[in-house]
Amino acid sequence: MTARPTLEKVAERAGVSRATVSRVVNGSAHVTPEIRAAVLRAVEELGYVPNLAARSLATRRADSVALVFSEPPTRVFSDDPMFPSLIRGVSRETEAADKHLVLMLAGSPRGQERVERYATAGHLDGVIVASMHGADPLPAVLARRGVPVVCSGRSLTAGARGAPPCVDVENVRGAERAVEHLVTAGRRRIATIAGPQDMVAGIDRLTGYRNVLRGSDRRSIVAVGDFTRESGIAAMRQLLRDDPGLDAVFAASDMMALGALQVLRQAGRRVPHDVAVVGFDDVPAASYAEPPLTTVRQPLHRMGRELARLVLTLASGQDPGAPVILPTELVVRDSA
Amino acid sequence: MTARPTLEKVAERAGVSRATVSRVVNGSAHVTPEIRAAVLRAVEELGYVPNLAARSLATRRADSVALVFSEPPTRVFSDDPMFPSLIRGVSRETEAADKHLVLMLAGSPRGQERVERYATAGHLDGVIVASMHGADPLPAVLARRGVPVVCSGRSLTAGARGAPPCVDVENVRGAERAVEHLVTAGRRRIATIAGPQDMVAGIDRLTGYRNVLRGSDRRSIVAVGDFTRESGIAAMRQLLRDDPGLDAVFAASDMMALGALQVLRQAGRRVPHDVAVVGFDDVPAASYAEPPLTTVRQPLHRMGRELARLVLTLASGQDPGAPVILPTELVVRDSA
DNA sequence: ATGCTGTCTGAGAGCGCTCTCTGCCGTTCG
DNA sequence: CGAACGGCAGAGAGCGCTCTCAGACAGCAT
Repeated sequence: MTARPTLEKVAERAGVSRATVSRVVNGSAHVTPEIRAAVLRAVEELGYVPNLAARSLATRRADSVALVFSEPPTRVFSDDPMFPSLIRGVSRETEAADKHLVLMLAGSPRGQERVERYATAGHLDGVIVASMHGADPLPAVLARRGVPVVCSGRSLTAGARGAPPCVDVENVRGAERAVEHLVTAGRRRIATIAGPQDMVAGIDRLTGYRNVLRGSDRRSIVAVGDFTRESGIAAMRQLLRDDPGLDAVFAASDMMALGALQVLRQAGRRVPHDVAVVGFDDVPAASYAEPPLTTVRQPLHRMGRELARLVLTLASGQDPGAPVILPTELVVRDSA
Repeated sequence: MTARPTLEKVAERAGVSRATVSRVVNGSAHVTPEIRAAVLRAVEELGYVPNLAARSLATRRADSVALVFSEPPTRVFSDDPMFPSLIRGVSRETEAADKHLVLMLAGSPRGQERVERYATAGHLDGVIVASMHGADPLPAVLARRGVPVVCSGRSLTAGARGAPPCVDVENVRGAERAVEHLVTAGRRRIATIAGPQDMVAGIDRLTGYRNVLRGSDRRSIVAVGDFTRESGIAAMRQLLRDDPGLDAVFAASDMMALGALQVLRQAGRRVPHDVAVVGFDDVPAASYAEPPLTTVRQPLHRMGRELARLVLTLASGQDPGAPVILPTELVVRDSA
């Protein structure tokens, strides 16, 4: 049962040498058609499947990449509805390249160390770090160890020489579009629920908001959240206290926007009549919120794909090229 | 940089043999304290990390398990908010056991084959198949190949000898609780949006509904969906047509319940005043629906953990024991 | 002293694969 | 017609680790 046939067996059966079988199996060059056919037949008959560990040992490649979530796992995997799409995108590319995808949750220091060890152990051709936190030390640590690393979201320390390549979205532009939409609709007192200011996405989206307001004659009204729904609730309450007359809110994440929606409803404000709300991310729940949420879409799936592509090129020793910046898109629904 | 130190180097440095270093590294038995210390020092100084491929080749273990989603990936990973929790649960156990988690999406035939090959290639100690579809051939195929497999959700063909062990939840009981809650509240015309009848969860939850109605003097009103929100919308419309006088709905999934909520709102029915709604799953969005959804909670995280535990015991050659059936719990919020 | 047990270490044979190197052949060129 | 060439198969040396086996040596009883 567990006695899988080896190259040796196949070679014997096909009446050739191990090396030849290896050539055929790896689809490589110059093998006479008849011999190739004989080998393939033997492979078929024996149900031969190469032992990956042995191959990996001999080639010093691993044929797999890791996707690590470098956040406290609770947060990432329950509250944040964006990761599934990202995973799917990554998975799609890795499968196309016939690589395997190892998932690692590295929220704790122990987790970090695990990732480090695993990568160092040569079981990984590359690592994708999906941590939105700019100050995360993991990418740098891995890079220093010689492991190909790419990041989702521009690192806070980007620009520094040797910073890992990354895939990011047009956060500033997206936020600008959202706020412009509000301005165009004639909203006068446009507040924002900003994201955490230690994350690039948080910073950039606030910048976008400020850019537009500066260009119009409106003043900014800011509360800061951490992208979660709970923080959105708290921030919205704060905003209502600070400026009861506000007529629009741009939330830097959909989850915060959803929280805001709830608070507004409880406060008796009609959305969008009294207060317009725009979110950011376009998570699935945005489309079936009440009212459906106008938001800025991030191409998560595509990000995942690019991330995978990037790490794969990097792993193959090629130049990853310039950072990939993906476009965002305003999706207008009913909330604004 | 890439020249990682080998056991050999460490042995040399510590002035012992390879075997001894191996013993120390693997924490195994009888090694004199001084020698152990010397080895550890050498390991430290050289920054030694064992090469997993080599170990795997020598031990014929892989130290990793796969979590495979055997559904068309689009559906699983965008619409279904339950998988993240499951993943987290699995991940937690595998990390605790110092195993690695490989994620595979096997929606397509090609994907299935990949999983099969990979498992057969000896790169996996075990496989967790998270397919809710009862008729999925993958578990059986793998089992026949001698790969330890566990399933989430009782297989439709369960009971058959040699069926892989599984982790399931009390679907029938959960559904009963939900409907009992509705009956107790004095609802007279209780409809259900059932799940797909080729999945155990779909079947069992409908059974639970029927059990309770049979016990009271109410007749059943059934529409069938496929657990998605869209299908919930369609089913709710159907139900409203079939019996405009209904005063309660039990949906076999939260996503369908969310869809139903939307339809009811559009139809001008107040929830829970005119129509009470109960869902199933307790996805994150349930708690912030409008109104917050009363639902039956599945212990997803725990399911993940149990799944991992099960596959790990199975992989270690031990008896997995009886199928694990996890309890469900009625979470009463505002919608019923 | 001798033999015995028992603990600890080293030697060495793999695990299954890849890949370089060498040798063989048939072809083409000087 | 012999030499040089080029395509193709085989031999064999690892890749880095584990693990069995046997040897060395200490401690104890005889």
